Amino acid sequence: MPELPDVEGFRRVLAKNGLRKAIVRVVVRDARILGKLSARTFAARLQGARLVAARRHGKHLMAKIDRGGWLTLHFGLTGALQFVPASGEEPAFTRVRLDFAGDGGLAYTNKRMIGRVGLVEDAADFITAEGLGPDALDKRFDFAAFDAAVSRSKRDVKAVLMDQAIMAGIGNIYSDEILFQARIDPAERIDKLAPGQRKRLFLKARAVLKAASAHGAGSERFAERTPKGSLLPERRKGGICPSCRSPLKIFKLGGRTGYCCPRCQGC
DNA sequence: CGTTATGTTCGATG
DNA sequence: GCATCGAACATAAC
Repeated sequence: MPELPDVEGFRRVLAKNGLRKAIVRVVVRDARILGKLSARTFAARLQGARLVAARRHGKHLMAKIDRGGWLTLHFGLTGALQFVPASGEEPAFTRVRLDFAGDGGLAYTNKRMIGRVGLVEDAADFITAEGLGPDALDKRFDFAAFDAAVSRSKRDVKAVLMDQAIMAGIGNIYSDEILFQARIDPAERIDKLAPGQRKRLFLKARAVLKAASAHGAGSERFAERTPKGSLLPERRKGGICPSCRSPLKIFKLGGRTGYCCPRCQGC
């Protein structure tokens, strides 16, 4: 599920339900999600502490700990964060849970174990260490900066969009939507695009991510009530172009399966 | 049983 | 050095 709009939804969950409450219990159901970090160290750092700020960068979510440092959450392919009321049942595939004083808790779930929960001292250092470029919705990252970063690359546009070092937050699903909205062939080399096309690509990336984030839900939820003309609901076997009704083409690029409209995108 | 999956990384290869 | 490709990670769902 989790690309930028999904993680933005999780950030809201955290901001709404997880801030300024004392953490009375830290449950680690599967320590593998912590990587090398031990469950004991992790729990000790959070037990009795409070989360005081929630920040998202690309597909990463970070929560500032009042005693210092940050809790980091990465969702991989199947991760999610949800609030669990005090009386509520723990969701399936919960790997880590933080319980708050008298008021439920937050459950980090992850069906497949691809994803990470961790602790870092500094948020900016973490972003650097992860090799992340600017967040795709960061207003300071404008077209000029994007163009400078990509115009000399020879890679295909889809790979560039998904490159977290150039711009953080876009994955396989949203790259398809963005390329469809921009009417660009995913396999086209980015340096072969006319400057106007690159600009359109950048603006559509912004627009698609912004609209999806505003729905406050993940790409799955988004797919149920996407704006008219979205590729997303048709992104399946047998799907047709929402614009010209042509059967969508299914292709492979860099090991990922993508969808595009041969007629509208010339793919 | 085989196939596929929203992310990332690593090694081999061109 | 750069880019591409496949495999790996771990697991459920179709």
